[in-house]
Amino acid sequence: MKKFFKAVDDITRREILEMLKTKDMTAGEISDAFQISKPSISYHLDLLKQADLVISEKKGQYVYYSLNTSVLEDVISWLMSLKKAGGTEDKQK
Amino acid sequence: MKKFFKAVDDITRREILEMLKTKDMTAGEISDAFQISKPSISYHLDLLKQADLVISEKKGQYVYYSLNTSVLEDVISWLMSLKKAGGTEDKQK
DNA sequence: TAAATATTTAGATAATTATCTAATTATATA
DNA sequence: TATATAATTAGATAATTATCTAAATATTTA
Repeated sequence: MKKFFKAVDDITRREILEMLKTKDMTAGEISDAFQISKPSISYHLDLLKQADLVISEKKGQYVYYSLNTSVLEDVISWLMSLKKAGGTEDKQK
Repeated sequence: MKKFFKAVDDITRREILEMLKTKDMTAGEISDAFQISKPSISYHLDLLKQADLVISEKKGQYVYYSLNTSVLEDVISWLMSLKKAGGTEDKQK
């Protein structure tokens, strides 16, 4: 989960995940949605891949990225386990 | 959620959350569980507080920290929305 | 009230990260 | 086959982060 938390601790990467919710996209299409350079987007995609949050598939000269949700199970479980813990739910101040 | 993701993107802070699952603890007790200096733990506790993941309450000279799980709702919802998206669940390679 | 204990704040620093431009690799097309 | 297009890799850099020691603040106790 180490890599997951790193991957999602960045607004650009979270936005990429949001975009991939809708449809699979090429690196170029993803890049076009941001003001950031292509190499930077490539770097972000690599971190998402390392975290197993996306899958890449090369088709000709294009590389298609798609969401991989299997890793989310563990994270959700961890968060639920935190939620269930203790009786201190919803304390204020 | 920005602050949440930052807060949990650190092994020390995730371990602090784990510890607080069991019971409320003072800053000193938390600090004793790590090899890290007290000021560093204080810094981590502050980030957790900024993310609303913990609550602190001063009792005499001690400061007790406890888990606050209310923020987890939003995060879990976001992860579920990713999970439900697309039909690309569990792709390999 | 002076000393001890608990915690945080301040200031400095090494490591990590997100970004850029330039160069490289791979594929498609004229 | 030469050129254009898509994407990544390499190398550099500014910003951010986690850590430290020293100092400050707050509280308790002798």
